[in-house]
Amino acid sequence: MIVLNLPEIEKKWQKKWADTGLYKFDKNSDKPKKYVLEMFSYPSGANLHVGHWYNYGLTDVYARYSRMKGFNVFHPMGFDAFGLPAENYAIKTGIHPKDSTLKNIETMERQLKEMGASFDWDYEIKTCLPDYYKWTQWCFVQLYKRGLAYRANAPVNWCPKCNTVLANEQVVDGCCERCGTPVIRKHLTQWFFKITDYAEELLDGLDKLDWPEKTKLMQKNWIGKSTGSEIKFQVVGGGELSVFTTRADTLYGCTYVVISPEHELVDSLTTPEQKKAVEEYKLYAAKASEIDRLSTTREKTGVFTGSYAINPINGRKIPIWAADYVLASYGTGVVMAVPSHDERDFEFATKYGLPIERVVEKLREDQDDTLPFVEYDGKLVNSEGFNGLTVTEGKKAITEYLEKNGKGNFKTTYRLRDWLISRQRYWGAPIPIIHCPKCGDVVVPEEDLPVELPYDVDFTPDGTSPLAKHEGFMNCKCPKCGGDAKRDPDTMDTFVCSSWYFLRYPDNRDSEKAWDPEIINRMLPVDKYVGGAEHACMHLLYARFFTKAFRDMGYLNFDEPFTSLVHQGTILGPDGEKMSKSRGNVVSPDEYISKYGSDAFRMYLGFGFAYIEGGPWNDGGIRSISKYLDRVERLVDKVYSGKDENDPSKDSKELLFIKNRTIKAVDGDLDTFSFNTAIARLMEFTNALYRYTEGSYDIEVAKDCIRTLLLLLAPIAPHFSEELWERTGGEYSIFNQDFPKFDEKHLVMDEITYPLQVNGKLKDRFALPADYSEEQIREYVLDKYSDIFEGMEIVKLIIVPKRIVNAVIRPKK
RNA sequence: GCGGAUGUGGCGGAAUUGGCAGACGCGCUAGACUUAGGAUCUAGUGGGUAUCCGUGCAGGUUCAAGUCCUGUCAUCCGCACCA
Repeated sequence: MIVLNLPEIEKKWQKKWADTGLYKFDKNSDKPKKYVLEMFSYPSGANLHVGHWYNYGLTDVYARYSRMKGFNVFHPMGFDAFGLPAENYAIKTGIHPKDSTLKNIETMERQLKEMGASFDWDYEIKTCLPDYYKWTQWCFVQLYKRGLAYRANAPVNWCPKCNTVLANEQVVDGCCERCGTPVIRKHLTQWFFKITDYAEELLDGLDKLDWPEKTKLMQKNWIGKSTGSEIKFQVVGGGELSVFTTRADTLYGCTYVVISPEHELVDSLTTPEQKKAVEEYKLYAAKASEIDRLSTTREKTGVFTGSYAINPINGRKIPIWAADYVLASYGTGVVMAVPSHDERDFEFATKYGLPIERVVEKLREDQDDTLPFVEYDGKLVNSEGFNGLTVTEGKKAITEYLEKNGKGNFKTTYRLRDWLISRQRYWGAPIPIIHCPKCGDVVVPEEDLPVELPYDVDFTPDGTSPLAKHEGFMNCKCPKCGGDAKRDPDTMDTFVCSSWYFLRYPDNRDSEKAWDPEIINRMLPVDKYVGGAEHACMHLLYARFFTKAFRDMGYLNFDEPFTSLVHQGTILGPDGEKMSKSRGNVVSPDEYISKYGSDAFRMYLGFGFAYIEGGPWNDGGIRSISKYLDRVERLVDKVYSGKDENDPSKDSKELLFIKNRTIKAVDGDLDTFSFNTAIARLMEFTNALYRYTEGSYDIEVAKDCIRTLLLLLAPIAPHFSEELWERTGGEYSIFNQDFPKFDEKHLVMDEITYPLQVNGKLKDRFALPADYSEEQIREYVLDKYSDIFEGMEIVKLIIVPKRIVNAVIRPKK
């Protein structure tokens, strides 16, 4: 017997699949479409790692399964090719990001093909090429025209020694990862996308999505809707401060106001006497790293600005402090401090000797209302006409009172912030904006796109955006007035590239427009999106925002980009830690693939882990998969050898039951990415076939079961199944066959084995015809187990037909 | 600190959603075949000096709990004083 050599036959079938165009997407098919998409990958230098295989190999199982289930599957692949790593690599080695990236892409394309994944490469995209980023820039232009892109001051991480902007990832313990200098925050004028305009819809839309609940919860918390009140405080000596609060009921207890030290009004509020102290404090706050500043254990700090505000409810004069426990980016950047009913305010007031005055009392005796009393179960006191109201009533009444007097209103705020997209980097899509001394910010006309990224750029970090040093790039004419102007030297966040790539795939060669609405309205939304959970709040939210914004501009007609979402787990190193070069625990698939074949490798990934959990790598099981495939091959050859004795009278009932049960289970499991149980069921089916084919048996039945087994196995081990399918005389290709259907009539059991529990403990088992009624079961049990019930009182006899029998008994008195 | 998730044999993991815990596989033990075995096949395999105990731990609900509730511990992930 010749045992097939998987690595060899894999090459053969890959070639045949390519030659026959098996995975070419048929635009004109009348089957229902299914858009199956993995989050595209970043072309890093190394070979495909185990994580890629886990993501792409197993989603390919789903794509092939869907195809056999009768869908017209669209399964494209591309590369998220801009980004920091290529630029850092270039700084270190001098190899240009474009060269290294394109080379990496080539390697990955080859490896993905060797994986045997059913991508249609005709639809490939690479975000770093002008024919793609032209349209990324076009997206920017549309958002700009729609009023969804704006420029504002925003802080960046700045290393004073390297003179460069750092990504969060480059800040380690508050210091620059390269030189160890403490990082400070520096303000730059940067571009934002107004995602907050869509906060409400982004929140509402979650309900309709077939996404993991935890992901939806994370997005919900990230958007962070909060309903409360906006209250205006007059500043003594002129001006006004607006605060947001969820506790308007405590307004009488507000004894001071706190403003974020970065707030634009801080300077004007600071009196000459306090100027030095406030300036020092601002510096202190700017130096403190995010982590330090936001740590709970860190002592609250602040400084008096010298100014006072008027509490609008009682006309009281209260001091205005600046403190970094208030964030400029949330609410209005100003807080009304009620130390008696807020933990942070209490701590701060205690430290600085500010007044603490109770305005809420407990409602019930069992409550502990020591200050700070933050419970909502309370009633108002020391609040003049509002005394006696509950917290909820008080919020409403006080805000209504303020509203009547023009001093406040109800307000909803979101934790979600606008999306800062400017990056002071080279390797990204240039922002298509021209700064004209006369006309201001001018958007590049669409016919002038793309704004090409120049190749000959000095990207050593020296305090200036790399593009800013490139005269040829920077100098241009203003599209409005024709005068000398400068380009925006920044590039876009790579999340911009990945916020619309799924729209580009179906129409990736279009040179006239970003996408053809007619095509994408037909092809989108993505029916199954697969990728890591780490993108729950950023990428997945940005992509939803883009979809909604372009829908409102009339470029597409659906509300959500990804109908159904699956997160694959993470494969960790054998040590249980995240795989990383620095830890030295990276597992390369290459060796396993050349030894066992890509089918065995992907099948092991499916079998050895719960897909959405992932877990530490362990190669103990890969051999067993290889052995399993050998076992299937031996079975096929045995049944098709013509040497076994045919016995058409053999009882096939059990085998047919298992066959149909297996079809049903595998179908359901593949649909829900439960690859491990699907494979377990296939093994059981195989074991049953081995039992059946001992001695003589009905060869036709066995052959039929084997064809079913191969069809079920095909999505999981495509090359192997195609090879054996051919060996059984099956028509090319196995992937053009229908996924097997089960027949309910073989799943009907004549007999059920019941467990008998006595007082909840298993005592025995008995078999009864499946159609026995509860009453018949009762009679049978009382009769059969009369010895157990002898001298006992049967308190209850619980009978769940087709499930279980439980007798609750106790000794007779 | 807050939030989320997870916790089941020596190991990876199942468990029809409240109904026989440990499917399937690895590993291990014994045996068969064999010149040989990292091949193949067969049997066994949660623990326990066996009417018992077992899903991190302690309670609770229920005829019945891995599953629901309360508390608690551990690990991982996310977020960062959210007013």
